[in-house]
Order: sequence, then C-alpha cells, then structure tokens
Amino acid sequence: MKYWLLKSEPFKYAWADLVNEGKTNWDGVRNYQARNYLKEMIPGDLALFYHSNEGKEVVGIARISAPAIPDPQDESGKWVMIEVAPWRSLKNPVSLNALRTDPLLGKMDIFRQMRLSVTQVKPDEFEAIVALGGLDFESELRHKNEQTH
DNA sequence: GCCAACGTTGGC
DNA sequence: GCCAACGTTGGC
Repeated sequence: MKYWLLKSEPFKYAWADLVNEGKTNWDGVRNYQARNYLKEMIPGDLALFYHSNEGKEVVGIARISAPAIPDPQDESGKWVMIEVAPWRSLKNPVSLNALRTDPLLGKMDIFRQMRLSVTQVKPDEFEAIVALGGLDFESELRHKNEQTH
C-alpha cells in the first residue's frame, strides 16, 4: 500500500464536505507530476487530507476508492481523476508548522515542492502524522483489514 | 495583499 | 530550443 497527501482549499472542498458526501471525484488536476501520482494510486491506498490556505493542517485520512480514469472535464485525454472516500478524521489536526519543525516530517515532499497538490508520503512519515493526529495507526489499520475481508 | 517558487506560453 | 513574460499556488 502506498501513502499520499492531497491538498484542498477548505473553502473550495473541505474535509467535512468529503465526510458528508461519502466520496468524491478528485478531478481537475492539471499538473503532470500530480497526474502521474494519481495514476499510481490503487484502491485501498490512504491519503492525508490537507487544508491549504486556510487551516494549513492535516485534518483527515482519505482512502482511494477508485483508480485513475480519464477526467471527463478534459477533452485532450491527458488528465485523469480518481475517487476518494473519507476513512478517519484525525482527533487533533496536525499543523503545517508541526510538520515543519519535526525532524522527520520536515523532510517531507510537501516541503520540497510546496505547490504540488498531490505528493507521496513515506510509510514512516504517514505513521508519525497519524500518531500526532491522535490515532493509533496499527489498530486503525487492523479495523481496515477486518472491514476489507 | 505580498511575493517566492515554479510551471506554462510564446516570440525569436 | 532558449528564455522572458506571465499565471498560479499557497505560505506568510
């Protein structure tokens, strides 16, 4: 399983919107590197949900629920979208500053490429953020696997 | 609101 | 194919 980070401006599409709707198409991505990441995603992968601009914090964990298919709003056929569903809300949002000042997390891709809206997250980084968010990653993952079976 | 970073566009 | 101009993102 791979781990990702998805950015969204909360006044455009917030974590609460995803929780309310139960799933959404992650479309409109128009950056080649971000698109390549979308293509790599497999249903079951987990993605940190980050609020950019306002909040500037990781607020939840989404699950990739459908693989990349052509973005229907794109006629060129170059761009793709995926589908995501809410998985867990963090008990405590993890601020960008908390990430930046952490020796491990300060090296995340998000700081190398601040403008990229889809980035990869290493397993140890993901686990650390989930812990900072107040969740027991191992037990949450056990629940996930039980649900899957 | 400013501006740094950086991707895209278009003239040459 | 270079690179200046421009647009966008997103932290501050």
